[in-house]
Amino acid sequence: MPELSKTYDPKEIEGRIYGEWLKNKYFHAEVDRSKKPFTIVIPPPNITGQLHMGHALDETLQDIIIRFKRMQGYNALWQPGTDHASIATEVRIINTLKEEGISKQELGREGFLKRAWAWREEYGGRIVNQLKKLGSSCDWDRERFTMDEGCSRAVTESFVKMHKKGWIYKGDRIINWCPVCRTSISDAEVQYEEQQGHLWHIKYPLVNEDGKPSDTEFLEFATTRPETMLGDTAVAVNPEDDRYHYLKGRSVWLPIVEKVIPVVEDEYVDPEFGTGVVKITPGHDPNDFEVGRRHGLSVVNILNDDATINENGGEYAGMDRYEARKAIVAKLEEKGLLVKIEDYSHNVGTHDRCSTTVEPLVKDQWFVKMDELIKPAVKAVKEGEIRLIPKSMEKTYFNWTDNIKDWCISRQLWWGHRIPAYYCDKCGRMTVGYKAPDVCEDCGGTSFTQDPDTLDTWFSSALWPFETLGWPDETEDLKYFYPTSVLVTGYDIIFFWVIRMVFSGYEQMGQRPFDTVLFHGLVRDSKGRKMSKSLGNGIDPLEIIDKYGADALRLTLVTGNAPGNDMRFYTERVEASRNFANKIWNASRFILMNVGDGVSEIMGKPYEEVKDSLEVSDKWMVSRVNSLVKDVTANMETYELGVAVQKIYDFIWDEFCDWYIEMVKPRLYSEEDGTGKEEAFWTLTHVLVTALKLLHPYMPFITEEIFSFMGTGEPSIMISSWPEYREDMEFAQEERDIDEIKEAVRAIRNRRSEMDVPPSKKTEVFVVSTDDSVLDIFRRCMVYFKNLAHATEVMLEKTAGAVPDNAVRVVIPGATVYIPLSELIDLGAEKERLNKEIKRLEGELKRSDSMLSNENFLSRAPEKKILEEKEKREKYEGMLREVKEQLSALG
RNA sequence: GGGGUCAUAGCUCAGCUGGGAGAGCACCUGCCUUACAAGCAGGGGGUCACAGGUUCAAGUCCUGUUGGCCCCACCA
Repeated sequence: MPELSKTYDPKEIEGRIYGEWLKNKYFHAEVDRSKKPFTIVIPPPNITGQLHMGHALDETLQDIIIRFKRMQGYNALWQPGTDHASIATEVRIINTLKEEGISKQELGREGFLKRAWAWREEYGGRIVNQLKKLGSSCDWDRERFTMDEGCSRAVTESFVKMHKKGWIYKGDRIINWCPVCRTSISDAEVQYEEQQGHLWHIKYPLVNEDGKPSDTEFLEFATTRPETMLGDTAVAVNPEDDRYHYLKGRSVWLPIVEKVIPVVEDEYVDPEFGTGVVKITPGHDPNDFEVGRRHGLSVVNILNDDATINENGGEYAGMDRYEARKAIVAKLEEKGLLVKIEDYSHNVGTHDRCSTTVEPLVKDQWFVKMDELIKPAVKAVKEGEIRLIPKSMEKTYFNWTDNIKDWCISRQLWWGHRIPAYYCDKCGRMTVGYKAPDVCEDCGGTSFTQDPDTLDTWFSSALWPFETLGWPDETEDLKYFYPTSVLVTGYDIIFFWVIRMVFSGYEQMGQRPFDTVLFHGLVRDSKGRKMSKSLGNGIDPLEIIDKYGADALRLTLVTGNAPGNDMRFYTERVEASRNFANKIWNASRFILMNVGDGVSEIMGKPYEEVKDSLEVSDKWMVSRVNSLVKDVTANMETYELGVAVQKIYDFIWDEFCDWYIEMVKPRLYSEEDGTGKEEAFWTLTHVLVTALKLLHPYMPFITEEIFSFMGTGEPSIMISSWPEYREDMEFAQEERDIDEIKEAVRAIRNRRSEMDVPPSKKTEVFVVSTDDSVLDIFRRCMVYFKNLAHATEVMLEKTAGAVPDNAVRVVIPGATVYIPLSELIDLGAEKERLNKEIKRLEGELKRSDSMLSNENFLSRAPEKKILEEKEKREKYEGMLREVKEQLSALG
C-alpha cells in the first residue's frame, strides 16, 4: 500500500488515469449482440469553440449517464464529434482575413475553403482535448465531423430524398437577409433587440380621376423604415374600417417614385393602430409580402446584397440604406408630405452572429416544407415515445411545432455542404441529384454548374444521431446502436436542433432518434448573468480544473440543480466540492492505513462468510449502504442526477465518516481479541468500495485512484459492476438499534455543549430503561457508545436508584440518560428546557392523534404510513411521561 | 400580444407521485480527539411571495394577485 498524502492532489492523478483509460480502450464500444446497447451522441461542439461552462455541464451530465450505464453492464457508446458550424466559422475566418487585409471575395471560393479546412485542422482538435480534461469517456476512435465524407454523403442523401418527395423546394420567399454576411438566415437566427428609433408619419396624395395626385386629399400613415417606400406597391386599410370605405377602388400617388399604386383592403391592418392605414412593401416586409400575394401585387426589390439601394431606387441607387432613409425623409419634407417624426422604441431584427440589422427581402431560396414532416415529431412526444425531461419542455416544444413555418435551408455561404442542385449551362434546367447529370434532359447540354449556396448548418446536425453511425449505409453500428438512448442538451437549442433531429430521424430512419431528451439550463455567473466574452464574467472550466480538479468541477455542476433550470456558478461551490473530494480521500486513507496489507484478503471474503459475525453497527452500515444503492440507482435511472449525488454525498460524509468510522475506531485500536476487528475491516472496505462505485460516474478520477488501492481484483472501477441492492443486506432491526444509540449520543453531546463541558472532561453515564431490549442495545454497542458519549464508564440500569441525585437527565425514546455533571446544573434553565420539551411533545401528540383518529386517513393512507404514525405516537407518549416525571422531580 | 417558468434560512438553491421544512456557503459557541482545521461537535435563523379554494392533511394540487426571469410572435 502506498503512502497517501494528507490532502488530495488531483493534478498528477487525473492525467495519468485518463491515459490509462484510453490505453485500455475502456471507452471503446463495438457491436456486441450479447449486450444491450446504450447510446448517447454528443451535441457536437463547434470547431471554433473553446470549452466553456456550458460545455462542461453538458459533457459532465452525459459522462455521468454513460459511465453509470457502462457499469450497469450496458454496451455503452458515447459517440463524439465536432460541428463545422458553417456561419460561425465563416465569420471567424472572415475576421482573420480582415486582419490580413484580404476579403473573402478576393480570396475566392476555393482559396477560402482551403483556409477553412486549415482552420479546422488547427482548431478542430482543440476542444476535443479540452473535453478530455473533464474526464469524458467518449469513444474517440469513432470521432466524427459534420463535414467528413460520410456526413456529407448523408446530407446529400437526405436532401435528394426529400426533394424527390417534394418536401424540399426552391422559391421566391421573403427571407431574412444579413447585409454583412451577405446571406439569408433562418428565423431562428434572428435576434430581436429593442432599439430606439423613429416613427415617421407620412402622407401620400390620393389620385384624382384624371390620374394626377390630389392637392387636397391625402392618406396618412406611419413607418419605421421610410426608405422602403421606394418599393411600395400598395396602401392597405382594414375592410371593416368605416372611415375608409370611400377609398374602395381608388389609388394613391407614390411620391418620389412618381407612380400610381392601389389601395387594397386587408384583414392584416389593425384599425386601432395609428391611422389605420399601412403602406405595403411586399419586397421588404414579411407581412406585406403576404398581403401582396393575396392581392396580386407586384414585388419590387430595392436593395442590393450589401443593403445599398439598387437601380429600382432611381436617384437613390448606390446609397446605403440609412443614407437613403435620410435623403428620402428630407425629400418628403420638402414636398410637404412629412407630417411629423416621433421617437419610437421598437424591436429590430438582428443577426445573432454579427448583430447586423437584418433586412427582409425576397430571394430565390431553398426551403423544407414542414407541415407533413413535423407530424411524426409531434406524435412522438404526444404519445410518449420520446420523453422530454423536464416535462414542461413539452409545452415549449409544441408551441413551436404548432406554429411551424417552412425552413429556409439555403445560405449564401461557402463553408458548408453545398446544395446538390446542378444547372445546365446551356438552358438553365435544374437537376437535383448525387452528382451533376451527364447530359441535360432538356437540351442535351453537357456542362453544369452547381448551385453556389450551402446548407444551413443545422441541416446536417439534424442527421447527427444516425449519420455518425454510418447512415446512409446500413451498417451494423446503425442497426445496433440506433435509436440512441438519451440526448443531453441545453434548452436553448430545442428548436434549432432537437426538433429537427426528431423529424429527421422519423423521416430518414423511420424511427425516433432517441427515447429521452434531458435538458439542462444555462450556467450563469454568481450574479445570475449569462457568462459572456464581452462582459468578461466567464469562468474558464480549464482554470477551475487546474486549481480544484475535474472531479470537483463536475460535482459542482450537477449538485443543487434541477433539470432544465439555470444555475449560478461561483468558486465557493467548487471549494465545497473539493472539500468533499478531500474528505473521501482521507476516509480512504484512514481505512487503508488500518487495514494495511490485508486489504485484498478482506475484500475477497464473500458476504455470506462474514454476514453472521457482523456486529450491530456493521450491519447497520451494510444496511444503510444497501438502501443507498437502491435509492441512487432509482434516481439515476430517472435522470435525477443531482438528487442521486446529494444522497451519496450525505451518506459518505455524515453516516459513513462522521458516524460509522467514529464508531469503529475503538474496535480498531483495541488490543484485545473479540472486538470484531476483521468484521470492521470487511465492512469498511465493503462500504467504501460500494460508495466509490456509486460516486464514480460523478467523480471518476478520485474514485478510480482510490479503487486501485482497494484490492478488489477488478482492473478499473469504470468497468467494474454497478452495486446491486440485496435483500440479505437489509437489517431493519439494527438500523433502529443504531438510531437509538445515535439519539443517545446526540442528546448527550447536546447537553454537554449547552453546559460548555469540554470533550476532554469525561464522566460516568447512566442509561436507565425498564425495557430490557433497550438496555441490551446499549450493552451490545458499549464499546463505541462509551467513546462517543465521552464516558469513563457506562452503567445500564433498570431504575434510577443508583443514579446520583443531581445528574443531568436527557430523555430519548425508550430510555433516560443521566450524566452526573451536578456542579454544572442550572435548575432554572433545566426547568425551562423541560417545559419547552413538554410543549413540543404535546404538540406532536396532538398532531398524531388527529391523524390517527381520522377515518379518511386510516382508510386511504398507505399501511406503512399508518404504522409509522402509530409507532411515533407511542414514542412521544413515553417521552412525554418521562419528561413530566423529571420536571416534578426537580420540584 | 401568446406561452413558459420561478418566488423556500443572510446568500445560492434541493425538496419525485400531498403527511418530518432541508443542504452548501455565511454566522455564533466549543474543540489542534493519532483519516481529514479543506476538519469535528453544538447552535441561531424560515407565517415555504400574497389572497382564496380542494383535502382529515398543502411548500407540494386548483384559481386569482404581485414581482422577477426566459422563449415565441414582431403592429406598420
